[in-house]
Amino acid sequence: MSSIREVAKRLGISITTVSRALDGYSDVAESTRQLVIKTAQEMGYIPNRAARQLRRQRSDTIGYIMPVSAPQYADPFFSEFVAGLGDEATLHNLILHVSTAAPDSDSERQSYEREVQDRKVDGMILNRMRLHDRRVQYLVRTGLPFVSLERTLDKSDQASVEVDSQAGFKILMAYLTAKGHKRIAYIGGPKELKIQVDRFKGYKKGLDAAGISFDPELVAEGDTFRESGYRAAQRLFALETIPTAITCINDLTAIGVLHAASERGLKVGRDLAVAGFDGIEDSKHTSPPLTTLYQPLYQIARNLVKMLVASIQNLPLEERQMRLQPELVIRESTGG
Amino acid sequence: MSSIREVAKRLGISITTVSRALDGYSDVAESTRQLVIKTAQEMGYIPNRAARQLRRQRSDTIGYIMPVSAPQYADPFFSEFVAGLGDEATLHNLILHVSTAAPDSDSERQSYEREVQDRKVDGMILNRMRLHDRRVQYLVRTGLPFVSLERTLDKSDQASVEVDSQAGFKILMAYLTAKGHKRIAYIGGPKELKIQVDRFKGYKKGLDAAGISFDPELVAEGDTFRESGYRAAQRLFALETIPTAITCINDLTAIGVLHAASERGLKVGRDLAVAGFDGIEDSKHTSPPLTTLYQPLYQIARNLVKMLVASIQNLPLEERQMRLQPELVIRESTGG
DNA sequence: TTGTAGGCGTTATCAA
DNA sequence: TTGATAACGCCTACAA
Repeated sequence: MSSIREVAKRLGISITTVSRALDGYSDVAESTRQLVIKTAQEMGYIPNRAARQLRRQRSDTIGYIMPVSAPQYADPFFSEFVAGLGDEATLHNLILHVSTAAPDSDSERQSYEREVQDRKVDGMILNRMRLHDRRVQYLVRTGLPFVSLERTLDKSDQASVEVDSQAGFKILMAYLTAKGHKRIAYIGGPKELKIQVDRFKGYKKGLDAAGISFDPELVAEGDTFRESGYRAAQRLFALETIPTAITCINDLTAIGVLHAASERGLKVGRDLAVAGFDGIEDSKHTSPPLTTLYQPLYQIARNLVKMLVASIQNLPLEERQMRLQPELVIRESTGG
Repeated sequence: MSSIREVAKRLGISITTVSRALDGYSDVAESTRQLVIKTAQEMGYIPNRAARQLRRQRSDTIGYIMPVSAPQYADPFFSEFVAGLGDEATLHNLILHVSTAAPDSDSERQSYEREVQDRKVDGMILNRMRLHDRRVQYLVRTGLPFVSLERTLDKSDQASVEVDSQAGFKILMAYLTAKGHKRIAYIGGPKELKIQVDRFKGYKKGLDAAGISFDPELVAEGDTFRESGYRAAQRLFALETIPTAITCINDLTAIGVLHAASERGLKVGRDLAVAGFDGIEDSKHTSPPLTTLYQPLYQIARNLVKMLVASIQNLPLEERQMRLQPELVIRESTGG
């Protein structure tokens, strides 16, 4: 409520001094600074955001556009991610601006343009990267700072976090083949999705490592949502010899598979093994609970914000490309 | 990028005229207005948010604090709700500021104070109301506009949307009793939660209507999350005579129940009926799919924002207390 | 119907 | 070490 002017008046000093004392400039007497800080606190002074933004030509806002084709599809993956972004942003006194747009659509392009226009945001956070990603190309052109979960093939040098999907999937495959599975299916996502490429590669390498030959019949393409997992599983169940295990690009897809399996009277964990990727909360309480590759999404999101803040302030980062290993969580859906 | 000044200069007229032409004032010549609008568009002029906020003393921001005890618990309910808030906010050129805080905690109180301080937001959206709600009391005191999903017992007159939980539950109970169920359990949430009170009332009235006497043994208190549904179901299964049907305060709780049932070897839909409330996406793909009372959360959220906008601008609302009926969606978890 | 000018609360430049 | 002052971009009395 109270402005810097009132704080200055109360102390009988100039607003300049108050401003500089509060911002930690070195050219203000320590005694003055202490007094200013104390008084400002007492008076409940909080700098006016708009005034500061106007003067500094910064928005103190970061943007995240959820890549979902319909808002109803805002799934648990995104809520955990957004929660992490929001909490870390608050810590840095930044506003998080969230909106949604369908992946790789014109409206997505427009959404990004709108954020960049007039510097509505100081930086952006991306995830669900595509191999060749128009968002990256656009942001690189505009010069707006951004960070991403997963990297793309585009020429860019943003800070990023990458979960080693490929290695994760290989571990999962090793686990399944060790249990004697030979007919292992894979339900993926859109081909251009970075995680699809990596996880599929991990799947194939896992087959190789176990000396199992690749069978295209056992691969299905979904869209990372429950419904597509359900449909893909139905197709797999229509094969002459159905697979003994189904691995999925993510947990939501796996949830759809569980549904299809139960409908068909297959007891998952005994007749069929099912595994996902992400380790969202849901995976703990499916019937049966889901084996999955866990990635600490909330923490990842917080890290991305930290990286973005450094990037905006042009500070060096000790780790510009952060790499994490997902953790195999074994539950009953693969026989425990 | 370009400011109002440049637009004015280009046209050789004053800033004032440009400003007023763009804001739709009546005292500007129609020909001038057209010219201004066209030029502004050509030049890609977008009013500077910070400057406008500073001048108008508004933040053009609305706030929503998710009432979750840990960010990981940000569940599908909230993501659909937030998606609706975000999309409608964008339509009104408002920023949606999202954060999280544990229900009824000191940190929640502080979060609200922080939003209100210095008018960081022009209004707030609340949901998951408690019967006596400190958030409501606080906001009423400060005079900040707000709207809520569900009303409380506090003296307040905010615009609100209310889904008739009680009527919904009665319909569900009528459906279950008609199917011959007599031992029907109820797993609720914290006692002070408005939806708990309403849904529990609906449960009891439903028993009454069917001439079934209330049995406290069949009632359990959870916390609206999967885990608590799982635990409560385990307790119910330990009874001498287990219930033939379990109704739940929400879908997440019901998902926990499904998990417990499958663990115990109960075939839901045949040995046991289970029903939830909300109709989140998940409910379509549980095993088996869940009977639930559907409420159009995305639309509700959009309506709340519309109401808040009207409230902020002091415009009258044709319907200040909007009432909706949830829709019974019958799926296999109650035998189809 | 249009223009002049003051000020919203900060920060930054420059002088003292 | 401190202070006066000029912006930042917009809106709005008030004057013309």
